Amino acid sequence: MRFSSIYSPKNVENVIRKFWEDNRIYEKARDRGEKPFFFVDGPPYTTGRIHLGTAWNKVIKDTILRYRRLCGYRVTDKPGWDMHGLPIEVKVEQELGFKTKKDIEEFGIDSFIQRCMDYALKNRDAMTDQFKMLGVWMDWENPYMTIKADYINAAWWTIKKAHEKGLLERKKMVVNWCPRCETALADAEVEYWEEKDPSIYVKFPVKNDNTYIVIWTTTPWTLPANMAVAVHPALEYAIIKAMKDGRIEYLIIAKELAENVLKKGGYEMWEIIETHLGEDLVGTEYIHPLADEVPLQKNWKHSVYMAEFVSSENTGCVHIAPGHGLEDFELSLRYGLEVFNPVDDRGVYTGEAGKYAGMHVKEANKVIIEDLRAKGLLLAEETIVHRYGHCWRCKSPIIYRATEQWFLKVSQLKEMMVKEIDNVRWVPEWAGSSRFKDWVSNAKDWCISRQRYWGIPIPVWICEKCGEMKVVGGIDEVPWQSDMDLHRPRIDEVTFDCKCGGVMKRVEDVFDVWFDSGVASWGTLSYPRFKEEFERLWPADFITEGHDQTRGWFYSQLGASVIAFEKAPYKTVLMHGFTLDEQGRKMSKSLGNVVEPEEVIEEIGVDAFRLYVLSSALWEDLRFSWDEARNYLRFLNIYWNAIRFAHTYMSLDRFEEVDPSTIELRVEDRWILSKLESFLKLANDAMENYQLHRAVRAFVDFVTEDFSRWYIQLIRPRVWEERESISKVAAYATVLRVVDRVNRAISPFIPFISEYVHQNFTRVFRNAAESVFLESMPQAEERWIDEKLEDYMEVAKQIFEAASNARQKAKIKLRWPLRKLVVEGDERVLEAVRMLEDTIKSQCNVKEVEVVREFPKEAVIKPNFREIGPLLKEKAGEFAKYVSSLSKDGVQKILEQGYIEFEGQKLEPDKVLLVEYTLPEGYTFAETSWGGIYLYTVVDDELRKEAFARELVRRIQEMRKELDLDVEEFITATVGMDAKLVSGWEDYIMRETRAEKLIFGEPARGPAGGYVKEWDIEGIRVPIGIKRKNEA
RNA sequence: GGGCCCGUGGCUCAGCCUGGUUAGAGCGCUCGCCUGAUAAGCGAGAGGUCCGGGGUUCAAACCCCCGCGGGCCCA
Repeated sequence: MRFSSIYSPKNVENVIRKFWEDNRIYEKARDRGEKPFFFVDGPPYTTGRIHLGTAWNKVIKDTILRYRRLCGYRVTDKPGWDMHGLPIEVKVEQELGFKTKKDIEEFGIDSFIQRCMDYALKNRDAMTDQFKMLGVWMDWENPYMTIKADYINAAWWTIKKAHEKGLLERKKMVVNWCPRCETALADAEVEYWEEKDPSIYVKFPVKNDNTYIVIWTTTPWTLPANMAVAVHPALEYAIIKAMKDGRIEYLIIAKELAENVLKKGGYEMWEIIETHLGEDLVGTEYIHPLADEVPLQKNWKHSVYMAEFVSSENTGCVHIAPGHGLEDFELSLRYGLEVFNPVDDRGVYTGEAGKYAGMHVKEANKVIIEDLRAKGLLLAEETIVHRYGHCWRCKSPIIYRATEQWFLKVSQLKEMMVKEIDNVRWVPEWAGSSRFKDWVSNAKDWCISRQRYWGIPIPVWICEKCGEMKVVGGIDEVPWQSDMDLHRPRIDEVTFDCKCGGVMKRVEDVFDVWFDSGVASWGTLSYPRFKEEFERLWPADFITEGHDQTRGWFYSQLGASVIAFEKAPYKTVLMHGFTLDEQGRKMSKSLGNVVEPEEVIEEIGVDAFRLYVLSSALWEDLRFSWDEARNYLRFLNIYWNAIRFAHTYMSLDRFEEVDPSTIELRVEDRWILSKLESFLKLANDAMENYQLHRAVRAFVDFVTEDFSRWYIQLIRPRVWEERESISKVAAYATVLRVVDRVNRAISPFIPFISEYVHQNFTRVFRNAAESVFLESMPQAEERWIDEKLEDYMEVAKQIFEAASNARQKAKIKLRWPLRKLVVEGDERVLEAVRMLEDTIKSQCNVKEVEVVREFPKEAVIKPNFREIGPLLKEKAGEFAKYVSSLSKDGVQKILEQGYIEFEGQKLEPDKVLLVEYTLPEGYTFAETSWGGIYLYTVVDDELRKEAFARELVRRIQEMRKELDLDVEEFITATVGMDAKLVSGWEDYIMRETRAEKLIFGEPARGPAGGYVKEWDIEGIRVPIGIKRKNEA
């Protein structure tokens, strides 16, 4: 197909895909560089489908990697897959119709794991195909996978490091807990959204008194585990005498909040008896409100403690359940409170919860509220809509539970982590210095244990007898043959003998998947099983992910790496945005606004898609717009057509490469070659700074503004010249250099069409590399850059635009030649016109161009009645008369001196006069940024003949096209028009239309007459007939 | 409540770091033009409180401060 009249992305993609495969181009490009560039792929989770954001992510990566390769780097391009964890477990559970962990155990962990594995691998394959479709060149045959033995080895080695450094700890802690998945969740695995919950005010009876402490909670189910009440030491609390339904009660509430609470409680009247600071309330004992329902509560003493975290909200008295809240838990450590947690893994009360045993906590809310009401302890009940956490996978509301978990003591590493952030180059800069630093500074210890199945087993064995702990730091310390041997339940069977004679068994937990990907920068190199690559490459030169990874992969990697190596695992991080819909909303199934990558590619092709997603600042969210995306297809069509134009003539003339620096170039050639190098300079600079959108925009501007709209228009007449004209060869040599270099520079962005151009254009005319990706990135050659010329051409373009404007006003087509164009401007404009006179004349279609400092215009002034009326009152009429009596010289003088004298007063011309300029007869004016142009628009007889000749040529050309004649084919033309209208232009017409004969007279109709068509030229009926030469 | 980002014609976005002609582009609209790149292409016109207010400066879309609105994250 070479360069078909319409650019078809699909055809191009198919041809090029096949070319790459047949010739193993990827492998050749991969294996050729010298300088190492260590890129680490943020492993996508194997969900089975990529979405727009994943596509964007990989396109960014691919573009950067292709660029680096063209710059001579040897790129590490192993893609990664994140394959463990809850998301897959949940999917498999759904497929099998499982509800709880018990179902899994009954089904058999072994079979369950096998299913997860199959599922992950199947998804990986599907996603690989999708990435390949996007033209992403990575080593798809050899990805790193978190399920492989070498990778698991890296994780185990890392945890051993943590253990050796005293950073691994097992402790009881309140964690996010998913009652459906029956496991702990990391903070990063919790999703928040608005939820409706009860909001209740509860009275806790003070011991031996008729006073109550009023607390507030949105989780009534945590009340059975209440152990204390916290108050702020410096907050003022009131003891209030309040009456309701004729009964008197005494209530303790923060003073400034009391009124609001009492109103909610429906109290009729109240008064403050006394006030105390919070610290004075410490030690006040109270009776647990559900002591009857939860008998165990009778064993403990409940009282008031102080805590800084208490704020002046709700009642100012905070219900403390150390088993169900983090701050509560920390308070319990400080004061030695019992950590009571009567809720099991499924979120169901245990026997310790007395009356509530066997009830799910969420259901228990209602029961507990009723019990409190019955006991007269419910002061008020409302509902509240607030943000509540949910399991990232199964979407169940999470609960907080105190459980035994494994932690990495990130809190001890924070300082080093924050310091390391400064050693990394962040794009944009604030991604690191602000956003990430903020997150890391607030980091808590990292809970890395999960009570699940499909994950890297935590390599800790504990002696059942003496409690001795062994952390295994390498997979060779356990028996294994296949990757699967290292998963549960196989690994659970491995035991060690303890010094004490007991048996050491593995703790049953698996790792948080975020820990899996945290070790990616060495896991991908199979370190420490294999050391050479790691020692040569680590840390990563470059990674890029979306801004959600601030708390995800950027963090998990930094944490793991600081543990293992006390150093950041990456040198440069590019943070990109999210894909949103056109209104800036998240894409989601429920909103029905999801755009699939496939449908985009189906409509506009891979290259246009890539160019689009790389066209705006990467770190900002991308509002996907179909119109915008389609624009890039239109743009590529221009690129295609520009090259197609050049290709047509260059191949007709069998052009072969000539070095433009060795031949005589025209001024426009030197100009476009200068613009070319300026573009390369900008593009390379943008790429080095990861400002991909700047490169895209510069490319689009260069191709449309400079190359297609201007340069190609300028050289058209040159390529139509016959035979080996010097100027034609110069144009070809220039075009080849431009296309070759610009195409190589942009190839990382639009690999398919670039390769196509390379194969079907560049390689046709010069001895180029087998693939554009086996070429090198063109570096700007400054010697070609001529800033003055670029500036002058800008002036010429502006003159052309202004002339077009003037023609439009005068209603004269560009095809009609005009006598004269006068340009009004300064030295710069004069220089520009001097240098580019021929260009301006031909483009503006004028016979002569002249530059003047000031074009002679005549000023005509009229009195401004609106102003002079109020100013001069009854003299206004006289003034008007005076104004109209002024001579031309008089007017000129007034404007030059800047005032007009009337009856002894000096008046401002700007104010009292309306000034208009009249142009000499026949001129039309158009403005420019630096002045303007004056176009002489009178068409004389000579011009008219030329114009008619051109009108004729254009119509005959169109007829040739309609007949689909070969460009070089000769014809006979018969024109039914008075020959005098074009006398003197016959040769021109014949040459331009390749007519061997030009006959004036009515063309014969019927088969013998050839193709006949009737035209209207300026109101004159003109029938034209053309015949092929060999038909004549 | 805190952190970060964003706010520029009807729409999608450049420009802001590094202040300096009349704030640009594409889409859409209106009117034209050109044409052997032609199922494309080009020009002109209409359309802007550059979120608001204050400050710095000879000069602010751009730098600083305070608000408002939106998003993300945290509490």
